[in-house]
Amino acid sequence: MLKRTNMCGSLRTGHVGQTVTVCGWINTYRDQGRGLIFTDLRDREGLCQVVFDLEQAPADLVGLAKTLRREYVIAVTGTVRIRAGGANPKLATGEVEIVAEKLELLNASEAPPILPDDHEAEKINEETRLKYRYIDLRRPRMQHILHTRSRITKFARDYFSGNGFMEIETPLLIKTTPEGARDFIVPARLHPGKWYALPQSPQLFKQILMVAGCDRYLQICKCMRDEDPRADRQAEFTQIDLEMSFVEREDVMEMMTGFVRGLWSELFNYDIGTVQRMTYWDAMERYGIDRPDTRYGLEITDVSDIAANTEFAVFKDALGLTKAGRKGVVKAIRIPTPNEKLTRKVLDGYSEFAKTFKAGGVPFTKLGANGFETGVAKFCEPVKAELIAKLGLVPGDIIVFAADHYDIATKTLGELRQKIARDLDIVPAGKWNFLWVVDFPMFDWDDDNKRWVALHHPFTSPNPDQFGILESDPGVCLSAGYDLVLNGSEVAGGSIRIHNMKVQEAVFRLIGLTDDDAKMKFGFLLDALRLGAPPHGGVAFGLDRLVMHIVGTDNIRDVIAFPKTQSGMDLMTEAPGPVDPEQLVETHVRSTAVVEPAKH
RNA sequence: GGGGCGGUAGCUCAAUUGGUUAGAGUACCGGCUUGUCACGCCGGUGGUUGCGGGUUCGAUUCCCGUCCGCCUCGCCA
Repeated sequence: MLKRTNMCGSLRTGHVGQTVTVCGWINTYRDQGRGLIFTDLRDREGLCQVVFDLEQAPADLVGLAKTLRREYVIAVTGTVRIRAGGANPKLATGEVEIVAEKLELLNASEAPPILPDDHEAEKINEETRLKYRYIDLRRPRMQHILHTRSRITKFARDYFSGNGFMEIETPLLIKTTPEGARDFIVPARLHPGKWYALPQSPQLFKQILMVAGCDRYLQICKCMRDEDPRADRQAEFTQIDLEMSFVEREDVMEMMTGFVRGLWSELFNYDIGTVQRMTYWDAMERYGIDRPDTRYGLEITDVSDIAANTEFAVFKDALGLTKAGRKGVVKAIRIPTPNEKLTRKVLDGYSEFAKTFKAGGVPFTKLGANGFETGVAKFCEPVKAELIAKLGLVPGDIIVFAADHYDIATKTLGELRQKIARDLDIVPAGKWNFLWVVDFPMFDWDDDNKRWVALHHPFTSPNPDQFGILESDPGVCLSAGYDLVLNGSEVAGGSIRIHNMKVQEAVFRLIGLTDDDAKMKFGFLLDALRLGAPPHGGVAFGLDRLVMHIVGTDNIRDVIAFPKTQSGMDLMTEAPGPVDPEQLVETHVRSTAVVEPAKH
């Protein structure tokens, strides 16, 4: 086999005159007849034109070249020269070409069902691309994403290793844990009727590693949660998982800020500046979401007090609501000019959008030169002065309201705010707004089951100044959790953990785990906390989402080499599939699924 | 589990009110072509209209069911 000396995509004018051997796939094939053939050869670094010229090469070489087709795998030895026919500015290697002297066909290819072409790929069904993933991954764009992902994990290892973090693997076959997402489960052959679970995260193991004196831990690990996927969510995903001993909240945030600062510097030569802080409640009030996108305004204002003085039944009814101890609210977004894109039809459509979040609709109006003009103008007119003062309105502004239970009104405007920004096209490109969200509540009230649930996870510590109210006022108690938000997306989340058994037991009690339950399910953790657990805390970065931001895609499948579809299938391998009945017997499993008999 | 959109040639799409032999581009195959680079020119092959059922003289088209893909609500400590 001809031995490669250079990568196709790396050749430049500096290589002119050199004899090189390149290997790769035939990207395109242009036969000019009578012994002049051009091919663009592709490897992971790019394309380079190879020319087979009768005047320069023996006839048998040209003869073999005649048989080449798309996606054939070849090795070529030849001399690099300035292109005789003029440069192609579309290629990085466009100034040069290789004049082939030796050609080795390494492998032919059947006619490929799809071609690895970035322009084509945007038009081809994702379903087809996923089935032939190995062809799709040959595309320059996909190679760029895989390479970028690799650079990110390498940077993470370098940065954290340089800061004293040790890479430690934790088990994949673990015990099922209550709370949280649905577990994937694995039958235990050696223990009939018992099951392992796949980890939703290495959370407990990394805490125990701190108890074990490892001080600083890093792992780039797969996590599995058996829940329905979304555009930015897969059942199987990757975390950059971290934990540190003898630290407080500030120490962890500083370390993690340093990581993203270094990463953005490395990848983009971009200074992320000072990362702002915002409390959870501030985020909810002003942005209606715990991961605000601060790249644009359109902040939310509570106008309940003003709405109470209107005669609008929708407002009045909402203000009379109560749920989980919270009164209903009326909130508003002021949309300044230019807002002409928000036509009557678009604004009416927002009510349909709002209904997906269980809101009745989103009333709106517009301030003209002489008062409110459309929509719910007549109800707003009597409180015009107050609205103008509170929202800072000027003529031309559109105001959109949500009136409902606190959580519904908040979420509706939080989501609508992002939609409006997209509709107005005011989301700035090329801007990286990092934000730490802190002071989360410890618990959320589950009205259906009448109990507290941990907002983050039940190992999150209250903030040091909050221990006093943990049990007396759990709904108010704030945690030592923190989320790193980038452009409205949570890229990392973590907390200082509970390292005191008594506190941990109190939290378990509050979320309705009896002492016996806690012992059975988390006994090993409680034991560990009793046996010399240092103060510790950590973070997990969502690697997939981080890569999505960095390469600029809104599809998580783009950043995973072998992703699954929305129904959890791998279209290439056709997993999941049936197993041999013998495997079921061995693992003591009997399926209750009704399987269609095979057709014949 | 709910809502929305989609599935026709290898790929991307078209097909009038339900009506003749389901078309086009591209890919592929054959021929021609010496500076192309989305090469060009000529010719050709290629169809379980996702699958199953129903209505009808006749279904890509209408109805029912089902499978698959995408977006989304719920869910995702």
